[in-house]
Amino acid sequence: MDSPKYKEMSTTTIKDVSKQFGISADALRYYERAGMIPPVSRTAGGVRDYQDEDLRWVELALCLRSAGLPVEVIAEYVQLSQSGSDTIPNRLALLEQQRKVLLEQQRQTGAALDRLNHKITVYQNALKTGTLNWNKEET
Amino acid sequence: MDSPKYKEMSTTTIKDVSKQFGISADALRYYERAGMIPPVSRTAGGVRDYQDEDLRWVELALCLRSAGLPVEVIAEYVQLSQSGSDTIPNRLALLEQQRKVLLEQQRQTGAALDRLNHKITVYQNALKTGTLNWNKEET
DNA sequence: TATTGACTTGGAGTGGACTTCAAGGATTAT
DNA sequence: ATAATCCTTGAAGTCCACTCCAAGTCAATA
Repeated sequence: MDSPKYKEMSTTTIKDVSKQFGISADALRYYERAGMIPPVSRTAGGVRDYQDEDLRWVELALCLRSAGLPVEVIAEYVQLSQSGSDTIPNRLALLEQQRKVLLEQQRQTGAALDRLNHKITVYQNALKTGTLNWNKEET
Repeated sequence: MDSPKYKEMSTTTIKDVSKQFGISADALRYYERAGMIPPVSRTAGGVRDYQDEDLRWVELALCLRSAGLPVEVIAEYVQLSQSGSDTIPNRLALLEQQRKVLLEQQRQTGAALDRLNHKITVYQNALKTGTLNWNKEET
């Protein structure tokens, strides 16, 4: 009774994938509907049965989403990828554009981290010495 | 007639600050309402008149927001900062927690950048040679 | 004094990314 | 055969961070 569901457990269900990536099944369906991944393979009964390629798309989508790229942009890349090699220049342009976005984001996060680190140092010092000494330009 | 508004232009209005930081006046009011910055100084008539310290708070809020820290978290930091030095350990804990968040975010953005860079290289090559050669594990 | 125009507030509306729901279909267990 | 699950879809709901709006106030100018 080791949970053989759906024939001989030959399928990789949405639940399996959900667990594997730590994302809800609802989110996976949403990703597919939104075009962030190409249509997933199905069984005869219409149940999703993720193949290796489907899983690779899911992984890519999650990687890009976790960096903050909008669903719409990822969907556009997927759409181009499904539309023949004519679209390679378009894909390249899209990827280069998004690289810029991520680099800028990286920069801003770095700036915020610098602020946090500075404050942390000051507060740690305050705790050690019992006195807060901001210089006049700080909040 | 060099636009002297409100007495001798002694005030720094929300409009001025809006321009200075490239953020809408509505957003600045929202930031204040949400507690992301402490209450801004006002004229006798109730009009906001941003002082240097107010501006420093705005700048901090923007820096942290642009890195993606939630409004709620920034508001909590501001609230603690307005509540006496008893809250220094709390502030420190909050800052260290958020540093972790930003470092993780930095990591994820880096991973996505690696993916983008790799794809960009492959596509550039495809354009040069006229052939796409993904290795078998790619999308 | 009246008009103009920027400011005020509270509240409603928007967009993005899910999340939850209702109704129904498929597969395995009894 | 029927119940118990798990799956399906489309649509509605939620949360966040603004953004916009209506009605009213304030300050400088005609």
